[in-house]
Amino acid sequence: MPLMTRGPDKQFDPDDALEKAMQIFWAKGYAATGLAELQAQMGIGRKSLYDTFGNKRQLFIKALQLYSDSVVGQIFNELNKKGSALGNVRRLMRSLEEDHSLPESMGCLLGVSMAQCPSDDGEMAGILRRHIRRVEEAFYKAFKRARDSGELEPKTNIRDLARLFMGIAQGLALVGRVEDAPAVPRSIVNAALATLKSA
Amino acid sequence: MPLMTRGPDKQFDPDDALEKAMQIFWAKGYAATGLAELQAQMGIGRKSLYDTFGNKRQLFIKALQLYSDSVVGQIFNELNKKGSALGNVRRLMRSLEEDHSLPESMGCLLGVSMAQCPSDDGEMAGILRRHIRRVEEAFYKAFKRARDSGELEPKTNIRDLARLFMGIAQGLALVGRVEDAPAVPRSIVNAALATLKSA
DNA sequence: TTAAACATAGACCGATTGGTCAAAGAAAAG
DNA sequence: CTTTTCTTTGACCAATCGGTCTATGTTTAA
Repeated sequence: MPLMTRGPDKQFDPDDALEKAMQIFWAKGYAATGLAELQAQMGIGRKSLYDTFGNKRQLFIKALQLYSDSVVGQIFNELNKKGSALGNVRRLMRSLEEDHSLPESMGCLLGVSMAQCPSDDGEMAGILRRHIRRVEEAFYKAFKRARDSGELEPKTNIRDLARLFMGIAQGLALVGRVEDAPAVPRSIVNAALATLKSA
Repeated sequence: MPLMTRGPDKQFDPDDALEKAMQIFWAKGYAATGLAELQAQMGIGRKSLYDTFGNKRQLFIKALQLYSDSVVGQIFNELNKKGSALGNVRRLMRSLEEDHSLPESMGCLLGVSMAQCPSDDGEMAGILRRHIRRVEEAFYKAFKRARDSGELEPKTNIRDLARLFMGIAQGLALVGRVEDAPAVPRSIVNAALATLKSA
């Protein structure tokens, strides 16, 4: 008969460690990030890392999901506020502009991962596609509400519009990673929002 | 007195080899590409690679410049054709849509490199920024011609518009790398072009 | 106290990394 | 021919890669 005992608790918080790992992957990308740096910044030993997260790739995937959930959550919150739906979109885009205007901006982790995803990794590609769809869907609902309330013309193709804004957000994040001056992100958002005025 | 003689010519074409290297960097990214794969696909020995291109990073930078020159050249050609400037923009965007709708689309080498550029590599960041500016400038000239010829309203902020289209092109390429269905690129370009109809 | 079940630190592994070097071969000038 | 200059091949290097494993706690239930 097996004895049922419990060993000691972990000396670190797995959520904190995952958050740290996410930061490193975000800044340097998957391939350029080594396990030595990961365990240093996460502050845990290698065995703990593998026992807790599996391996490097699984750790990365968990970081992707954490980031996606967090970002999509923020976008949904912003776009579901009461009042003008277009106002929410405008506020969200200005907020993205601000984020990606900072000199230390690293773009979007999901976006930079799209650029690095191996073509043969279906699971990873699936996570990236799911993120794209979730962002698109958040914009879609906002634009639908805007159209229903008369803020957009009835004939507006809001599916196309939602995908455009998702694409703009990704382009904005990508460009902001390399462009330190705030003028370019500012222009992009200016022109994107000008699109909505015509309705 | 030194004898002036010449040794044998190279047995490979440096331009062809650079083209091959560009393809690999494009598909896999800088960090994930190894020298073994590079010399295999380029079909040259390691010493030849280093004598001709310096090292991995310099080879990558030369690939970036080759790609940027090629892409910017194509964009300029398309946008400088006679006739309607907006028509040229429309044709270019549809062409980009088509490229990035292919399942095997790898996006834009400069775009994926923006996602991978180390934050401390100023030279590389400079090349990426220069590419951004060149694409922006191509759109700017096209939109300026459109505004001058009455295709766009006189009050249109064509600097903002040019930057938006540059950003959309980058977002489109990024999304197309991961999204295999043509619906999303199609929507993005549809909505982007719908922007121009209102003028 | 003892034993089972856990976590920790860090040595260790083969494989691969980017990069170098020496030896051999080929072309052209004398 | 020889000699000089260039190229090519492939062995070789230290360092690092991702990943495993052993040894040493440490905690808790019996």
